[in-house]
Parts: sequence; structure tokens; C-alpha cells
Amino acid sequence: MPEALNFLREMNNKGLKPNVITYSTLIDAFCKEGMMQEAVKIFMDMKRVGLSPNEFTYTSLIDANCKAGNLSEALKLKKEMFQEGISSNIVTYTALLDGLCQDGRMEDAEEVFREVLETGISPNQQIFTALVHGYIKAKRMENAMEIWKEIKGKGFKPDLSLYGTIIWGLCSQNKLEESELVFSEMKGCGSTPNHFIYTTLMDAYFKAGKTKEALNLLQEMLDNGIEFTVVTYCALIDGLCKKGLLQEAINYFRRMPDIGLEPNVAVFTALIDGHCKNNCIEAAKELFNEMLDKGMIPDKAAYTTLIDGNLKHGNLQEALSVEKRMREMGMELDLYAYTSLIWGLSHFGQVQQAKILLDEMIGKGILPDEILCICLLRKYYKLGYLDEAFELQTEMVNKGLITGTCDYAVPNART
DNA sequence: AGACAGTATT
Repeated sequence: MPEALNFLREMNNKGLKPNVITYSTLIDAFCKEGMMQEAVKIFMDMKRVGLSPNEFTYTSLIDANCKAGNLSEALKLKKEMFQEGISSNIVTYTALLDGLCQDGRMEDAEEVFREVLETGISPNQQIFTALVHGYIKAKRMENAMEIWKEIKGKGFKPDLSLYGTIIWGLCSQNKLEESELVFSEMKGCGSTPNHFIYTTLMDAYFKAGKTKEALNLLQEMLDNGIEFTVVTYCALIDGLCKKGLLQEAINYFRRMPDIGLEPNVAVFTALIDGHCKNNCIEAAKELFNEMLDKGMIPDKAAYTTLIDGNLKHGNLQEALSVEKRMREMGMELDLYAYTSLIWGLSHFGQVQQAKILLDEMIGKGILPDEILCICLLRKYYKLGYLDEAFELQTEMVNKGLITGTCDYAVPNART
């Protein structure tokens, strides 16, 4: 798309001199559209016509590169910026720190944060939130809470993002009571939780088996006029299904269009799984077809759910045909799909086929967990393939998949 | 003119 450069030239011809702001705005727009090459072209053109990029220009490019996972390019730009004598500001640092956090490079992110302090820039909520989020993602909740306490010690009033991040972090660590305290404190301080926060907490309540609390929160959302999103419905439908409240889940699902929302693949998958696990495989298949009829493209999770549902209902052939369709769609099987299929095949006594899939997954660098390995081993023993079982057991021990201390020949109710 | 937060499958 060379239109942007033409556009700039046209502006010039009309005597409307594009300035640094014009160029920076265009660069940022192309970055946000994911058209990096185009953004870079404008960046180079800007330099060519003698305009100097400033902190805004660089920040847009650094942020876009971070979000695209090109950390090295982002760091290169930061260095270039420094060499050009343009100082980074809090927004530049936040973009870079967040990029490093998203990439799991916490030591580098901490280094960036130190640089902020050393430069004399006072950190604001956004950069604290980015850092807190990084720690949570790295499963270092203790560090996240230290920052949280530090912020509150400084007398900052946490904003919605920070409250939301902390609540999400505590939920992800199954620290529901603490999460609840922060949630109450938030409301007490006059902040109104948004749909992100309500959805996070409701989902956590459902996952912890606290159905009543989850439903109370749902009511609170309705009372406070909080917007429902597709994700809210997804968490709600999944939670209801897992509690066996299938009809309730269906009702919410069917009422989504009433408020202008259409179920996406994730919502269908939650409901399909719910039907499978509540003994309604036929209805699950109908839902899957309904999804196809709507022109939606099932993802790995959707296919895996249908495969697993069929296996658990004794339909091995149908499960294998779904697997075939999945592969024909050009999808690689993942840990979930392999686990389900290997379990199913061994359950039906097809241990050779299960072994083929096991080798295939290991070949791709996807490692089965110990439970799956033991499940397959026990089936070998049970079917009387003792030599093969022993061989497989040795192989699994050598690959570090099992510890090898159990007596797998002992029949087990689960196999 | 630029930065930070949530969901479904074994």
C-alpha cells in the first residue's frame, strides 16, 4: 500500500506541509493496523525529507514492535533514540517494559524499571500495572503483591486497571478470599468494577465450586447495569455446565442475541462440552453442526471437545472421523487432543494405535503427563502384552516421562 | 500524536 506516501506527497504539493505530528500519527495508525513495513517506509520517508522523529514517533514504533514480539527491534529503536539524543519518557518505558514482560523477560523488565527510577522519572500507575501484570504472568504473585503494597503505601489510589490486574492475579492463584477483600476494598473506595473484573471473579467462583457466590455476582452485575460481553457469557455458560445446570446454560446461550451478542466458537465449545459431560452427546453434535451452519470455523478446542465427547460416549469411530476432519483443516493436534485420543484408543484396547499417536506427539516435542503414560501402560499389561509393556515402560522411564517406581501390572479400576 | 487489565477444550 504505497498510498500513504502518495498522500504525503499530495499534501506537500498542495502546500500543506506534513510535519512531525502528521508523520507520527500516520506511523502510529499503520502500526496499529499491523502494517509494520508501511510504518517503517513512512519512518524512512520522514527522515529523508529532513524531519526528525521525536519521542512520540519512536514510542509508537517501539510499542508496535513489542506487541508483535520483535523485542530485538524494539531495543534497537530504543538505542537509536538514545543516540539521537531523544530521551525516553514514561510511555516509552511502559511500552518496552510491557513488551519484555509479555515475553517473559522479567529481569530485563526490572532493569527497565530501575532505569526509570535512576533517570528521575516518577513511575505512574500504568507502568506499575505493566510490572504487576508481568510478575503475575511469570507466576511471581509475591512480587506483584510487594508492588501493590508499595503503591498503596505511597498513598496512590489504585485505578481500575490496577485493581483488575490484582484481582485477576489473586484469582489465578486460587486466592479467592484475598481477591474478595480487594474487590470489596475497591467498591468501598468508590471505584465501580467493570465487566472485566466481574467476569474474572465470577469465573473464579465457578471454578472453585462456589456456585452461589458466582450467581450472586451475576445478580450484582445485573443490578448495577454492568455490560455483559461474549466472554461473560462464556464464563457463565461454562460454569453452569460444570455444575450440571445445563438447562440454565442453554437459556443464557439462547438469550444472547436478545442483547445483541452472538456466541463465538469459545461459547459454543463451552456449551458443547457441557452437553458431552452431561450425557447429551446427540445435542452436542447438533450444536457443533449449528456452529458450522453459521459459517463459523471450529478451532482446536472445539474439535477436541467433540472428539473427547465421542470417546467418552463409546463412539470411537466417530471420534476418529472428527480427528480426520481436524487434520484435514490443517490443524496440528496439541496436548489436549493427543491426551484425549490416546486415552480413548487405549480404553478401546487399540494400544498399537495409541502408541503411534504417543510417538507422534513426543516427536513434536509435546510430552504426555504421567497419568496418560500409566493409563496406556496398564492397558498393555491388562491385554497381556507383557514384553511390549516392559519395553514401553523402560522407554518411558528413559525419557523421564514416568518415575518407574509403580507396579503398573496391578489392575486398576480406571483402566 | 504514543503505554497497562479478563474468558472456553484433557
